[in-house]
Amino acid sequence: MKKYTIKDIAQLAGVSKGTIDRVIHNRGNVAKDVEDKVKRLLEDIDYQPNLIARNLKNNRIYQIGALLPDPKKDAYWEVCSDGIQQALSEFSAFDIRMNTFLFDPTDTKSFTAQHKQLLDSAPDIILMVPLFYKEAKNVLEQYKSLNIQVCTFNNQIEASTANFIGQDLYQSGRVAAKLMHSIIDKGDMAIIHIDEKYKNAVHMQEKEKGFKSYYEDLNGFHDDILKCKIKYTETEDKLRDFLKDHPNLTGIFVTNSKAFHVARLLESENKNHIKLVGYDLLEENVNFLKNGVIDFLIHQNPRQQAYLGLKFLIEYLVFEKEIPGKHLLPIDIINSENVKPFLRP
Amino acid sequence: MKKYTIKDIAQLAGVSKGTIDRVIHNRGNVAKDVEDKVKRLLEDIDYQPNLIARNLKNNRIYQIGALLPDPKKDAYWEVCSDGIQQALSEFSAFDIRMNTFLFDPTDTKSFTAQHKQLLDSAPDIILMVPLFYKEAKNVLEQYKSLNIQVCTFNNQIEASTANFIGQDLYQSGRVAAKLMHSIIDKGDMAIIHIDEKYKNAVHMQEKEKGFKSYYEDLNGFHDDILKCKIKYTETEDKLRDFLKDHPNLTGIFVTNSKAFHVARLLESENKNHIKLVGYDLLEENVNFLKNGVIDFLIHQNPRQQAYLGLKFLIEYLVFEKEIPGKHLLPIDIINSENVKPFLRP
DNA sequence: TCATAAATTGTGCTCGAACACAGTTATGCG
DNA sequence: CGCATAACTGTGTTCGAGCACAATTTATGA
Repeated sequence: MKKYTIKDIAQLAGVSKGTIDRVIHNRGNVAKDVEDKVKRLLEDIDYQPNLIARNLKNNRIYQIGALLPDPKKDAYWEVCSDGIQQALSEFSAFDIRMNTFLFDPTDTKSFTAQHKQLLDSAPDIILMVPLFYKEAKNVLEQYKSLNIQVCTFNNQIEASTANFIGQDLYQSGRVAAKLMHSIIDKGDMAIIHIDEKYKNAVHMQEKEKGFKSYYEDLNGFHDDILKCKIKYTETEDKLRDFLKDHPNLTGIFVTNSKAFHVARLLESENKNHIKLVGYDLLEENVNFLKNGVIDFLIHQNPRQQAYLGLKFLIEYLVFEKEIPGKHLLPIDIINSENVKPFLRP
Repeated sequence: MKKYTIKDIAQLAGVSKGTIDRVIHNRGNVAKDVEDKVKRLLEDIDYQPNLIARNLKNNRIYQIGALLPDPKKDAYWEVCSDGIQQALSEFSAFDIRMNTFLFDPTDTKSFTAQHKQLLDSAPDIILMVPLFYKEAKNVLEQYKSLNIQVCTFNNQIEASTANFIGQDLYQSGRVAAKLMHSIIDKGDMAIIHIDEKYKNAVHMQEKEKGFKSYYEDLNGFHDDILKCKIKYTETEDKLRDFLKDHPNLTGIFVTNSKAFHVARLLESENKNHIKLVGYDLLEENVNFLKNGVIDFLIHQNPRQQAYLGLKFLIEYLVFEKEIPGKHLLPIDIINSENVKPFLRP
């Protein structure tokens, strides 16, 4: 109940607070028997240091570096800054300085260049989106050897990579399939990968696997699950051809945020019977969601991802809390009626 | 950039820190011209007090009172304590003591009795679920006259009631309708109110209105939207009769957490063609969601409601942040594939 | 044995805000 | 003018942890 201070403990142990301090921080210069006694005492009363006092004394300026995709190049990343702002405002009692470095999500060179800039800013800790597998792996190793803690989000480089915030992509593929199946239960299904300028191959494959696994687990589905890979530059023509080739198509699952491309075509060709499920609340997607061309969107919540990542980092710096190795966000299902509160405030 | 301290300001103004302090806290005993000068200075440099130092000095024990429904009487409330624990752990640096008083959600007398106990515990601030309209209104007024800040969640007493966290119930009715409409587009719909032992009439009516409004906005829906009120004690018989009377029924919307009652009947009577949408992730509901009898559940997220309410209160106490007058949570759509991360950890 | 080094322990100041109290200047009034 | 009182201003301590340095005790060696 009562909160013990170092002074209390000093009195209980019959030594001075300096000695208690030395024991707590293992700074040596303490007689063996005294050290043991104090350590036992600390255990017994479950001593918790007053973090308020500690922070006042330390009175540090925490430098946080961020390596994020430029939202000007891909609107998906726009909301990240909201999440970052929220985390900063929650911890405004502490002196936390952010240095944000934006890289071009279509350009690995920009990534490494910005990374170098980030390193020069001497951050205590780093928040980043490891968009490019090879480059990010390098960068992460570099941080590790420099003993700088990193928190990543959105893209998981490897299953083992620590401190990751994101979604279970396989499961989100299953969610998409379940949604699709609940709104249409016959006809062929198509999984469409619209290539982004940057490779998100792992992302899309996981979603595809999840989607397929749902239908495989099902009994009594005997139509086809088709697959279609389209280059970003030739989207419209290829799509049109694909639709022509598969007249029995009733559902399309787009594995990234580009569902609006498909929606545009479905609308112009009046193929209202084809159901469409995609990802992410980009303005264009939301418009097609509202007018009914897109049926469901899965929300990956980059805002919350950035918010949580930064929050974990700050709590690590300020309160020495552990950063959870892997934090999976729930998979939000969005339709035209519940979309509003998920959009930017 | 630089953070100014009271000492800095004292130096800048050519007075002592005592005077700065008096100006900041309007404690008087300051010459008019000096006061003006210091106030202008504070404005100019946008002085923000160091909240860490303030809290260390004040060194207060904050007493928070909670007036919540007993989860033993209704499992819906079980997850609230998780949310409360999370908020407490986030603010473990401060000395925050919770006194929780549980009332029987079927008994208004228990509510007022626990409220009296709560008052005796001399709380600085209060978190509560104002389950009963009349009684809660009284209680809220009492707190107001005692100048104790309150944060309510789950039930909004009146549109004007300040400091409320919950969902837009009308909109959640619309979400249910949209879901229903996307999985079945012909046949009659039924809105079923299963009376709880405590009256949640306003809740259920709002959801009903929202549900209906969706179908009214629709063109080309010409089947019926039926309505059925059932007393908790006679659920099964009444339901069976209702189903017999309406053979054209294809969708049922249950306006509270009791969808499992309907699911049980649908399963035993093998009426798999009737779609079912309900509320809340009770274990029984989730089981029916997983085996496909319930198609969608809407998650009201009591855990997050309690978490946010407590967080707002603590930030008010500790950092003097304003409590947002009304905070609406997003309406989560749950199916069998995305349910897992929403359940208790 | 005693000077000196080494090991151990204690003291006191700091961080920034809050507040009590001491100290200083101004004002009023006989 | 003098003195009391009011009006105002400055100083010093506190909160708890952290750390530098002073003080003390113990060990070592000639």
